[in-house]
Amino acid sequence: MSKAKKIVEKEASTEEKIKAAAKKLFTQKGFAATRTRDIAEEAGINLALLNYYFRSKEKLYDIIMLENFRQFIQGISVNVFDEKTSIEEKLEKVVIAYIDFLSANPNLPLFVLNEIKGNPSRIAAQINEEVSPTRSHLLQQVQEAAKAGKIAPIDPFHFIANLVGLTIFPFIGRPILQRVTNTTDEQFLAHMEERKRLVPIWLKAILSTPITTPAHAKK
Amino acid sequence: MSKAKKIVEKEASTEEKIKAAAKKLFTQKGFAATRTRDIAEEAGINLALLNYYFRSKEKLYDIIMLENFRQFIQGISVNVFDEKTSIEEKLEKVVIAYIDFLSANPNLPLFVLNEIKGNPSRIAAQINEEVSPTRSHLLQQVQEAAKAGKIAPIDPFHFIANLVGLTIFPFIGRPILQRVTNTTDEQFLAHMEERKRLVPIWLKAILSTPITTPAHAKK
DNA sequence: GTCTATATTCTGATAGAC
DNA sequence: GTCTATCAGAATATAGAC
Repeated sequence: MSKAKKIVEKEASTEEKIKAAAKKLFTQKGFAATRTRDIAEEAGINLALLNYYFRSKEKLYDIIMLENFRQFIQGISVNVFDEKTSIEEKLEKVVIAYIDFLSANPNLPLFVLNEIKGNPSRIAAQINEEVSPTRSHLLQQVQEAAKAGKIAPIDPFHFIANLVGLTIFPFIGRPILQRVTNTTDEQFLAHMEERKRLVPIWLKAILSTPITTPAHAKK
Repeated sequence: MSKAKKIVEKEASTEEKIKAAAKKLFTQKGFAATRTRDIAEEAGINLALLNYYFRSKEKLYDIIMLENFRQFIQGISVNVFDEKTSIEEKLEKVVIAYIDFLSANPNLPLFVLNEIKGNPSRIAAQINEEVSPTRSHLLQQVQEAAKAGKIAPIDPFHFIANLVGLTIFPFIGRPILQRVTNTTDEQFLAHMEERKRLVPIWLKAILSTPITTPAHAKK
């Protein structure tokens, strides 16, 4: 609108170029394995500029890390809680959203898992803040359906583990999966497209499978 | 037996101490983030000894890497193919073996996944060599059962993705899962024990869920 | 804001005494 | 075999010219 933004649209600013390069490399290889020189080269700028814009490698990493994390969280916690849709519809929506998001950002899950493993505390807040609302609503709905006898009762832990395991895991284990099943990149993505339809069906099958005596003692 | 082994039993040799320390740190933090000094300290020995026994950091890492990888492969491909057991029994066995193994080696999966992502070629051979036999037999059995109409036909890719996703993923995503579901370490392990029983049931439920028109075109 | 050149710190590896 | 001291190189960060 204002004069200040006149020409900004075409090419990215130096700062943005650095961030983009940093994001790519950090997300691919992690903090320790990435050299500032590589980031500078990838961004097509001089090494000194990196420290000019961001004070240090660490500061730059923190920015990328938080951005990645935020993106991941909201990517997989799409607004499935603001509508009064059924569990079935909701499952379908979530799975499709997950798979679409991960197809576009295949490196994010492993990055986040590594980071969260090395830095459990730093990220705690973010999770509780951004993921809890969604979770609680979907879980609550599942619990209620179980009480009403519509589905088999299931521990929230297992429900989430199943949902996430069936949806996200293929992307994390992609290199192994592709090799073991001898599939190309295109075939892999085609399989993921299939899973948009299949995973919700399977999850419903799981939910309607009666479990005998939940041996696990719950307080 | 011989005189040479007389006293070897009590305390680990220096070489073994270094390997143990290296294994711990490399497996936890990866190659780039681990310093040889840390390994030396963890092993309670001097830095120079590391280069005395193993020529370089890289050589040492390679040893640990291959050991980890081999352990992982054979840990998750336990002999499920040498017996004429049914699919049901086999599934139960595999899942139990996976979960027991991963409970004892919680860091291995993420390490292997990171390594395989950064180094796809180096590991290719190992996989084909050690994992294929098991895979092919179990898969073959599934395919045959599908042909005989006993279970719903399922793409091998999805079968493996489901098996591995439901079994291994909880260990990989453990930090997130525990936080999101607000569970302690003991509760987590209790859940994993439960899954030994539940996952096979769910997998069978999936296998007996008819799928309408496999949209994915198979050549 | 951007660059070249340089300072500083870190880390893997080795020399040499014991 | 084990240690101390040190080197050589890499990687981050900064000084200072333009």
